[in-house]
Formats: sequence, structure tokens, C-alpha cells
Amino acid sequence: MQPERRRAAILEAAVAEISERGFARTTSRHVAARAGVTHGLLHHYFPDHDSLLAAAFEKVALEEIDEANEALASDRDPLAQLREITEPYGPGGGEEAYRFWLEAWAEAYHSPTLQETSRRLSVAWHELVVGVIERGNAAGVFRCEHPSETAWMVVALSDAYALQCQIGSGLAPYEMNHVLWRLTERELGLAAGALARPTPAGAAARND
Amino acid sequence: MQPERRRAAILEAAVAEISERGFARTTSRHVAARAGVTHGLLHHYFPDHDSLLAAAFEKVALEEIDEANEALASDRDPLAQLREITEPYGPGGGEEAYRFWLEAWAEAYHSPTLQETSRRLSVAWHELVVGVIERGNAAGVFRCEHPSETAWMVVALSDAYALQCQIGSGLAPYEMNHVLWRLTERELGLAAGALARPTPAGAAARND
DNA sequence: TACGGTATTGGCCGATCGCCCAATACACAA
DNA sequence: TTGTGTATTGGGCGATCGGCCAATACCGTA
Repeated sequence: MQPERRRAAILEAAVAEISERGFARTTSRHVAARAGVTHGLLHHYFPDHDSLLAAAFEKVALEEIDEANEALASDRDPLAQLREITEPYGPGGGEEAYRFWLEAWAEAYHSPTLQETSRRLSVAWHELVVGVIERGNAAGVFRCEHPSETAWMVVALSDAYALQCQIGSGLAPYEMNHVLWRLTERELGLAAGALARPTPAGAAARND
Repeated sequence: MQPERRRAAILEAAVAEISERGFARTTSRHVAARAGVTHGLLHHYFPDHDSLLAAAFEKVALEEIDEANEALASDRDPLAQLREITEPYGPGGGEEAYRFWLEAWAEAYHSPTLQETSRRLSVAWHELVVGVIERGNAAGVFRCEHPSETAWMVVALSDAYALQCQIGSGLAPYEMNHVLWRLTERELGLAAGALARPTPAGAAARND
């Protein structure tokens, strides 16, 4: 197999192992077995364990940003863009992905590399939301006074939403979704329910 | 040493180890060494590794609830109570404590016991905030339409606040604190800045 | 064809893990 | 005092870890 594809296969296996077992319990031998190679070969591509974990984390982080940008580029409507951003956090969406991030945050304490990547990704994610809000402001769809603060609120509530879904607290998912949408609508100067309904084909949701 | 005190000492050492190294990397031998006992004795008190981790987690969870109730009981003013709840999340507050919770959430995926305890604690914490809000409503201090939703928002933003402080994103702590207070004030029908300042008619500026 | 570098294999090493267990120290009741 | 149960010690076992290395397979090039 070509070295590039082999390396990618190993990284893919590493991400899967990390999602299932966590960073600390991910062993190079298990990753190698899942990738269908021997542990010796894995050591050939990733000389030490930390480089494997760091590369896997970097891969997921880059994919996350790419997917977000792709979702934003496919739809130019700020309202739809905001929905694209907040929706994947819910149940059935990116559960495995969020398990990965929770592991990453916990592991960031022990690894300066992971901490730095976490930081970069957090900033990038925040700026992404800020961009959507500011474009919505410019287009006259939003009336948001503090884009940076509101963006942080959206990210924070989305994170907390995903977290509550994961640990399965007594709070019903629909209730979390409701408060997330309600607060976002108010922060953006939208009419109540503007985010809840996926803009019925035409321009029917312009009743404010 | 009395068995009860010995067991408590072991648990205390376990909590410290978990906070530093995480659940997955916490070994019974290290816990025993920190507690000043042999690994054989630790096995005498906690027959298997999971029981040690579960007991340590349970200890912290109970202490968390107790401390919150104590803080709430020491001050009957709903506004001060709310400040007591949201303040420890900030920098300089419960950094080590939050590291523990992050580890716990990540580990909950792999342990039904930890997941159940996480769930119970999350519900208890939410109900605690709901109680403060409802008492504030009854006292005429708050005008909150959706206590449950608002309580979840407070908890979610506090969690996200602590998380951002931990990973050290580009968002300044004061900015996070500002949006947390601003949204809470609006949800509770308070005047702007009501939460930021200790007490308007206050004689004691015991806050930092 | 011969050659050199890379991909790949599988065994090995020392360290460490959770767990087990025989032996010993100790405290308190009979 | 004797005896009994618990507290405590420390060594050992099998498994597994990350990392190292000699040997082999493969493949493009001179």
C-alpha cells in the first residue's frame, strides 16, 4: 500500500480507538490491529505514541473546521447557516464527534500539544459564528448588538447541549433545544420561532 | 489507624490522583503511595480498581452538593445566592475541581456507574438553581418566566465558562463573565449590572 | 540484472499494571 | 493470658504496555 494511504488508514483507526476508549486507554497495538497492520509498522510511521495521538487529534480538528466551512458555503442564508452550526450538536448528530472532543479537553491538561490545538479550534469555531452573525447583521436579517458575546453564547450553549445529551441528564433534549433557540433568537433580534422552523421554501417566516 | 480514617485518606489521595492524571491513568499503586499505604492494603479496602474510582467520584459529587447547599444556606438573598453559584466557575476558583468533572464526563462513557452519578449530580445541580430562581420570584427579586430553562442556561454557561478558562481560548475571562451575567440578568428580569455588583445598598464589599 | 532504499514483519526487553496471597502485626474479647 | 478477627506488609504472577531491532519483502532505478 502507498505510504500516504497507509498513514491515513492508521490515523483513521486511531481516531476510532480514541473515540471508543479515550486518549489514555488508546494503545498503539490496538490501533495497529484496527488498521490491519503490525505494531512494528505503526512505529515506523509514528515513532512515538504522542506523535500518533497528536496527529489523530490534528486530523479531526482540521476536518471539523473544513466541514463547518463547507456547510456554511453551501447555503448563503445566515439563518440557515446558524441552524447548520447548532444542529449537529443535538442527539443523533455528532455524538461520536463530541465524545472525541470531551476526551480531547480532558486530555489537554496533560498535553501542551493538545491544549494548543484545542485553543486554536475553539477560537476558529468562535470566529466562524461571529462571521455568520456579522454577515446576518449586514444583510439586515440579524440585529445583534454584541456579535462576539453572542457567538460565545451560541458555542457555549451548543457545547452544554451536547454534553447534557451525552451524560443523559433529566433535562429533555427538546427543552435544551428550545432554550438554545429562544436565547439565540433574542440575541439576534429575531422573531420567536424564526430558528425553530426551517424557512418554508419561500419567505413565509418574515412576520416581524 | 482507624479503618474509617484510613479509607477516607485513601479516597482523598485517589481524588488528587484523578485530578492530576485522569481516571484512566490513575493507578492503585500511585494512590496507595500518596496515601502512605502499601498497594496490598489499598486492595483490602477497595477489592477492585473500579470500586476505588467509583467511591472517589461519589465522594466528590456529594461534597459538591453539600458545599453548594452550605453556600446557599449562609446567605438568604437570592441575588447573592446566584452569585455564589456562578462565581466559583471563574479563574482562580475551582480549577482543580473542574478538571475533575471534565475527566468524569469523559470517563462516564466507559463506566455506567460514573454515568449514573454524573446524571444525578447534573439533575441536582439544575434543581438547585431552579430553587434559587423560584425563591427569587416569590420574593419579588426576580421576574423569571421559565425557571427551568433559565437554570439550565446558567448551568450551561457556567460550565462553558469554566471550560474556556481551562483550555485558555482567545476569549477573555471578563468577556465570558460579562455575557454570563448579562444574559442571566435579562432572563431574571433584573436591571443591567445587578449581578455584577455585590449589593447596591451593601455595606460590605467583601467581593474581590 | 544488480542494487539501494523503503515498507513490513515479528520477536524481544524492561516497566508497570491489576490482582492474588501467604505471612505478620495488632487490637480487643473471652 | 490466649485466641480470633482485622489491619497491614511485601512478594509474586500473568498480562500488557511503549519502544527497539534484526530480518525480510517489495519496488523503482542505474
